[in-house]
Formats: sequence, C-alpha cells, structure tokens
Amino acid sequence: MTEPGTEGRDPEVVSKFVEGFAAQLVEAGMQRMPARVFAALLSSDPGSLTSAELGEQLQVSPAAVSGAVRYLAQQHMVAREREPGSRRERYRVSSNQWYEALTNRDAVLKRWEHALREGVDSLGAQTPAGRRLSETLAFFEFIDGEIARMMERWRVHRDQRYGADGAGHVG
Amino acid sequence: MTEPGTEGRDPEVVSKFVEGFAAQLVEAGMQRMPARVFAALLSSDPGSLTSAELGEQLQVSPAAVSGAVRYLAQQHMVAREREPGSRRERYRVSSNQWYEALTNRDAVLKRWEHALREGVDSLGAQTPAGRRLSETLAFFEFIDGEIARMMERWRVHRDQRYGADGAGHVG
DNA sequence: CGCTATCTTCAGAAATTTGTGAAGTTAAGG
DNA sequence: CCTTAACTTCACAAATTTCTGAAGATAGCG
Repeated sequence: MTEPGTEGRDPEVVSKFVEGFAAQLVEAGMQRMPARVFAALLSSDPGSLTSAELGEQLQVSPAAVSGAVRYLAQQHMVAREREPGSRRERYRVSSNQWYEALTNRDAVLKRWEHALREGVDSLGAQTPAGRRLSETLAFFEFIDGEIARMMERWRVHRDQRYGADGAGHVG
Repeated sequence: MTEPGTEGRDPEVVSKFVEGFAAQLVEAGMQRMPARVFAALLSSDPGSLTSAELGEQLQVSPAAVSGAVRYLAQQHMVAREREPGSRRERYRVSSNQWYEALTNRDAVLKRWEHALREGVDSLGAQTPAGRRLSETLAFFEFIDGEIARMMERWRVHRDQRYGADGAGHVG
C-alpha cells in the first residue's frame, strides 16, 4: 500500500489527470505550458513543486517552467515562495486559487469598460452604435458589481463548509 | 462614396475604436480576426454587416471573414441572418450579445467540473491532492449556480432600465 | 572569496496559427 | 437550365508563438 506522500503515487495516473485537465484549460483559451504547470501544481499532494520537479514531471526545460510560472504569477494563479535555507523556489497553488484569480480579473473588465466609454464618446451617445456600446457597457458595469458580491458569498459558503478559520482544508 | 451602415461617420474614428477594442479582446485571449469582426459589428449603426462590408472595412479576404464569423457563431457571439430576396448574408450582434455568450459559457465550466471529478476519483478523495481538487470543484459548482441567478438579475435590471418589451433599445 | 545550485534571459529552431488566393459549392434570377 | 453573386473550403505561405540549449545572473555555503 502506498503512503499518502508524493512518492507513493502512480505517476501515470497523475499525468493523465494533469494532461487532461490542462487540455480543457487550453481549449478555454489558456496557453499550453501555463495550463500544464498549473494542473501539475493543483494535483500535487503538497500543493507546491519546485522548478526542477515541474521540469521533470512535464518533461520540459527549466526555461519553459520559468516562462510559464512568470505568466501564472502575473495572473495570480500561483504564489512564488522562497524555501528558507535553500536557493530553491517553490510554486504554490491553493484550492482557493481560482477565487484569487477571478477576483483580480476585473482589471480586464475595467479596461473593456474604458474602451467602450471611449467608443460611446467618439461615435456619439445619440447614434445607434453609440447606444449599443452604452448598453454593452451597462452590462459590464452590472457584472462587475455582481462578481464582487458573488465572491463574498463564496467566502461565506466556503467557511461554512470547511470552517471559518481554514482548519482542515487543503489550503 | 459611403458604405451602407457607415453613412455620415468618419471611418477613421470608427476604425480607431474597432482596433482598440479588438486589441483589448485579444489581450484577454480572443483570436485576432474574430475580435476585429466582433468589434466592427458592435460599432456599426445597424448592428449588422455583410461579409463584403466586413472585408472592406477590415481590409481582409472573404475567407478570413468566413472563418471569423464561423467561430463567432459557434460562441454565440453573432447571429447569422439571410437577407430575404438576396443571396447575401448579414452578421448581427445585439447589445445583449455578451449576455447570450456568457449564458452559453457554462458548457466550459461543466467540462472543467467533469475533469476535476475524474481527478478526485483517480487520485483518491482522501489524499491531499484529491481534497484540493474537490474543493476546487466545489468552487466551480458554486459559481455555476451563481451565474444563472446573476443573469436573471441582469434581465430584470435591463428591463427596468430599457423597458420590459425592449422598445427603445438598440437590440 | 570562490564554488555551485538554481533560476532567468536570449537567440534561434520548430511547431502552430493565421490569412490568402483559387477552386468549389450553393442558390437567386433570368 | 444557365449564369452569376455570394459564401465556404482548401492548400500553402507568412507571421507568430512556443520551447530549447546555452550563456548569464543571483545567492547560499564553505
């Protein structure tokens, strides 16, 4: 029987999930390497891996890992942490990671809204096109506010389920 | 010589919005040509253009328009309509289009959820990794339900703003 | 101080994606 | 039916993206 540590897992089973889930992310628009790295981290037992471990598991160069991790960090999809007393770095995900990423997603929405406002101004608020842009803008503004409230509800929901202090959940 | 749908408008102003907004969509992960076509439709006065009009405005071949429109139709981002008494086709957007597209987005979420469930099963629900996947799955299931209710609230909000029968808004 | 483990950057090869011209298909109109 | 306008498909060329190996930078450790 296998220990509940990283060592006792069937690498092929893990790899099958990693590649399958990554493929779904790719299909939804994510770049391939970031998707694979994220899936690998998500399905690791400690929730974090080093650059070397990622490179070995995914069979890619350190450079590829470096690029993917930089991208993921920018998107708030992974946290980088320095291992104390070592020059190694660990890349970490939590089960909460999508919440974090989505929360920081509204920067994109804000830019869309800005572009739409410019469009309304330059095409004329009274033109048919201007009105369409304006209504589209209203939708995004609505969504914007809703997402914030939705995330707050998720926090409550999760705390009820896993405990308000986070004890007993994976992190 | 003004094109239908661009009468009295400064093509350069229109183009500036189209390319700017398309660039934002591209940055968020959308393919370039679909993004440009969508932006062009959104900022047209009639809310619809023919293949030829799109090709001319964006300076691309009919083949490129065809490909972009097929993609957009699959994503529920444009509607195709046959012009009666003509062999021409019109591609249409409404200010409501993002609502439509987002509503149909949950097919993606469902596939993610499916992949995560497989992961929980194959890695073991009692392992740390399995628990993390399980909690991630719970988040998506929560989001799933929330989005449906959010869209219903948008419908109500929009009807209050523009009238329940849709009169007076751009379509 | 060097030594070396570790990550990052960079130029270029390889793979993928994207857009074109041309041929193919479909259907309106005579 | 035949012609022809209009969209679609396809093979290929061009542009872009992605990944690698190698060189470079950084920082712990002796």
